Amino acid sequence: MPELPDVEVFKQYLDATSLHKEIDRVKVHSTQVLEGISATKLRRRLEGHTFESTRRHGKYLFVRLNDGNWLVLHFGMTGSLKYFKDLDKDTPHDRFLIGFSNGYHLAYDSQRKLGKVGVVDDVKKFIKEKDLGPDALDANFDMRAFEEALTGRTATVKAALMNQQYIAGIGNIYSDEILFQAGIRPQTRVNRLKGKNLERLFHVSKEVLRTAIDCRADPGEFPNSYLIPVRHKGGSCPKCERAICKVKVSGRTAYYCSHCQKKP
DNA sequence: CCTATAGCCTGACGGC
DNA sequence: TGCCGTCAGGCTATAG
Repeated sequence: MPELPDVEVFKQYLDATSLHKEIDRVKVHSTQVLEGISATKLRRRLEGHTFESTRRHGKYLFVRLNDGNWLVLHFGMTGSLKYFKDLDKDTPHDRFLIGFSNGYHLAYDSQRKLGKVGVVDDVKKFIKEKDLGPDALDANFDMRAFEEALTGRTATVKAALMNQQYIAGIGNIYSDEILFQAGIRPQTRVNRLKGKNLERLFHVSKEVLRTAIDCRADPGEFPNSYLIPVRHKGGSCPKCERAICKVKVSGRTAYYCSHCQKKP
């Protein structure tokens, strides 16, 4: 689930629940999710501190501590945050649990353990080391930057949109939605897209991601014209009602409408 | 330089 | 019912 819109919603959730509260207990249930830090060190970095603010870049969430360091959260393919009071609730995969002095907890859930948790002192440096491209919703990420990110690529447009080094934040699900709304098939090579199509793709990308955030990344709230709610076997196109096609594109499962999305 | 692919993990689902 | 293969919304290392 966790692509840019989902992570943005997690950010808003963390902002609304977990800022300015003293952290008095940290438990690491799975060290596999830790990156560049031991459980002991992570505990030491957090206990006695507070979260002050958050930032997001692509699919990464950064939480600033009152000592200036940042907790980094990445959610992998299955991950989420949950704030709650009573333990032994329904968070069977909480790999990492924060206890606040008010008696509440924040659980970092990562069922498949493909997420990552760490602490860094410099977000910019982290982004550079990970070689992440510009955030897809950054105001500075304009048409010019979009063209620059994709120009000369021979990859499929789906793979290019999903490549975090080119653009940060778009994953398998939202690339399908963007391409559906843009009327472009996922197999199309990026270098075949010119002028108008590229511009359309750019605007649609922004639009889809913003809309998803407005809908709290909940497919149940998405507009009727969206692919995601019917993106499964047996789904039919919200525009023409024909059956949705499922294919592998650049190693990932892609869904599209063969009638509404033009052949490359 | 580039793109494509296997593997990391766990759990849900469908077919036999 | 039970077992087994397949697949899942991410990323990385490695091969071509």
